[in-house]
Amino acid sequence: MNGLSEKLLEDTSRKHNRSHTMANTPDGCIQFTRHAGYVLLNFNRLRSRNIMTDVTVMVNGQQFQAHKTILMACSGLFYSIFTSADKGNVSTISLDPSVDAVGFSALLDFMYTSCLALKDSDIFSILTTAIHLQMDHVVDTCQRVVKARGLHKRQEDLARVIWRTQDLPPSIRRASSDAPFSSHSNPLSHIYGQAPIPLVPAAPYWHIPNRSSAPKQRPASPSNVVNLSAMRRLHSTFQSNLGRHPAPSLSPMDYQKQLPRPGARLEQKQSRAPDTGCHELQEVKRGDEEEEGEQGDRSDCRPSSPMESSSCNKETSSSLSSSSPPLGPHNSHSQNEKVHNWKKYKFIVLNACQEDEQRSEESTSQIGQREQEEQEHQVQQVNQLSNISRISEEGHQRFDSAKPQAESSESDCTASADFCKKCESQITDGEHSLQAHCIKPYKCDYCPATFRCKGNLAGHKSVHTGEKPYRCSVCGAQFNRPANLKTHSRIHSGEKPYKCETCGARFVQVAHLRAHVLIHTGEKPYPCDVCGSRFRHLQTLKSHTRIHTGEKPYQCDHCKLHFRHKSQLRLHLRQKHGTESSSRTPHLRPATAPHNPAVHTH
DNA sequence: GGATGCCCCGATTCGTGT
DNA sequence: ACACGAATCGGGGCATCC
Repeated sequence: MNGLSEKLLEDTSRKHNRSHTMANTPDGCIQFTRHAGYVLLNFNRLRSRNIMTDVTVMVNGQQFQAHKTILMACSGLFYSIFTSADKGNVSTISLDPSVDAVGFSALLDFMYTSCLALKDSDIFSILTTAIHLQMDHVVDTCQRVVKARGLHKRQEDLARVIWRTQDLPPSIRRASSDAPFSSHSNPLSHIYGQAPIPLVPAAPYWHIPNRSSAPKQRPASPSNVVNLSAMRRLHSTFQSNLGRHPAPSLSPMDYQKQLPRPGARLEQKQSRAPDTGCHELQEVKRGDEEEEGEQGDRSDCRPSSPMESSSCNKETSSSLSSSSPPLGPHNSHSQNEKVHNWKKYKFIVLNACQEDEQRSEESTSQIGQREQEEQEHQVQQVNQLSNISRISEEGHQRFDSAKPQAESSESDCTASADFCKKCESQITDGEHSLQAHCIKPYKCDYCPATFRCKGNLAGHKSVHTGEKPYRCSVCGAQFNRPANLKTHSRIHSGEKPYKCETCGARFVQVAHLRAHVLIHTGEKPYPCDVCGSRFRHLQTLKSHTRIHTGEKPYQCDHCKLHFRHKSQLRLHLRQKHGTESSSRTPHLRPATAPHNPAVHTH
C-alpha cells in the first residue's frame, strides 16, 4: 500500500477514534456503527485518486475507473459479469450503447457515496441505467421520485414502460410470462417497451472490448478474453431472472423466502438534500428490531443492496444476527412456525450465515470452476435427455444391445506376464491389462456381455434374470446388489451419513445432499431451452418442459381427463373419485413413456 | 464394495385466476 | 376462499464406474 493510501486510513482511523459511535451488542461485541460509511468513503477517495481501481467501464465513449468489488456489491449485472466472465479477470467492460453516461455516472457516484443525485433532467437516464445494472433498490426509489414529482405525467410514455411489473395489470404480466422465450426473449420488454435490449442469442448488452478497442489501462491478457458462449449463457440467466421477477436479481421464491421474522420491521427513509436533490438511502430501525440483521439475503450470492429489503416494501429480508437463534430443525428458539415454516426459515437464516463465509472463501478460480461445472452440467443434461429418449424408443434393448456389445468388442486384448500383447508396453502394475485395454474376463451366461468385475456381472445377470438375492432382514425388500441393500438398510437404521454443513440437514444418499446444497448455493443448473427458466432439479425441468410441448401424460382412468403432473392426477383421484391410487398402478404411468422394466424395475 | 449418477415418486408449497 | 397448475425438495431404487 502506498503512502497516500496509508494516509487515507490514518485519517479515517482518527475519525474512528473521535466520532465513531459504538454500541454494545448482547454478545459483547462492540459495533462501530459508522465503520461501513468510512470504508465506503475511503473507497471513494481511492477511486478519485485512481488507486487500486481494477476495471474500466466504457459507456458511450466515456470511461469510468472503478473497483470491481464495489461494482459487484452494488449491481447484479456487474456481480454476474465478474463472477462469470472468465474468472473476473476482465479489465474493461463496455456497456450497451443504450446506457446513458450521465445515468451511469450518477449511479457510480451513488455506489461510492450512498447519495444519489436525482435531478429531474437526469432521473430517467438514471432509472433506465439502474434497471440495466440490476440495482432494483435504486429503481424503486427513482420510480417513487418520478411519481412524487409528477414527472410521469410529462413523460408518460417513458414512465409507463419502466414501471415495475407489479404496477402493471395482471393480464399484461401473464401475457409476458406466457410468451415463448424465442419470440419474447426479453422478458422485460413489456417494461422497456422498445428499449434496444438485444435478444438472446444476440450479443449481450455488455461486452468485453477486444484488445484494439479497449483502452489500454491494462493490456488484455489471454485470461481477459471472455468465452462468448459463457457470456450468452450468462445473459440468458439474466433474462431468465429478469423475467421471473421485475427485481432482476431475485426470483419470486427468493423474495418469498425473505419474509420478515416476527417483530422485524424495516422501512426506507429517504432524506433529500434540498439543494442537490441527493437522496440518501438508509434504513431506519424501529422497535425491537435492533437484534435483526440488516443484510438482505441472496440465494445466489448476488449482491444484496443496502436498501433492497426496504425498497421492496412487501418483503423485508431477514438474516442472522448475533442474537439469532441456534440453527437446526429442533431448535427450541425457532420462530413462529405457523407463519414461517422451517424450510423457509432454514433457507433464509442459514444462507445468510453462509454467504459471507462463502464470499470470503470463494476464490476466483472456484468461481470459474463453478462456471465450468455448470457448462458440463448442461452438456450432461443434453446427454441425459437423449438417453431418456433412447430408452423410451428402445425399451430394455438399451441394455441388451448397446453397452455390453460395445464392451465385448474390446475384450479381445490380453496381456503377457511382462508386456501387454495389445500395446506392447511394459506392464508396471497388475491392473494394466484390465484397465488399459478394457479386458473383461467375466462373461454373462445369457448374453455376449462381458465385465471387468465379478460384481458387475452379478448385477448384470440379475437384470436379465430378475434375480435379487440380497434381502432386507427388516422389510424383506430384495436387491440385486449388496451396495443397494446397504443403502436401503439405512432407512431402517436411521443412519444418515451425509450432512449439510450449512444447515445440518442429513441425508441417506450423497446425491440427495448434493441436490440439497443447491438450495444454499442458489444454483439452478437446469435451464429450459424454450423459455429460459431455470430449475434446481432435472425432474422439475422435465416436468416444466411439458408446458411447452402441451404434453399431459397422466390420464385419469375414470373420467379420461389428462394431467401434466402426476401429483395433479393423484390429487384429482383423491378429490373427485375418492381413490388413493398407488403410484405403481398402470394408469399413473406416463402415457407417452411406457413403463420400462429395464429402467424402472421396482 | 464404495462412490456416484441418474431416474422417479410424492407430499407439500406457491402463484394465479375465478 | 377456493381450485388448479406449477414448482420445490426430500426420499428411494437401480446401474455404472472405479
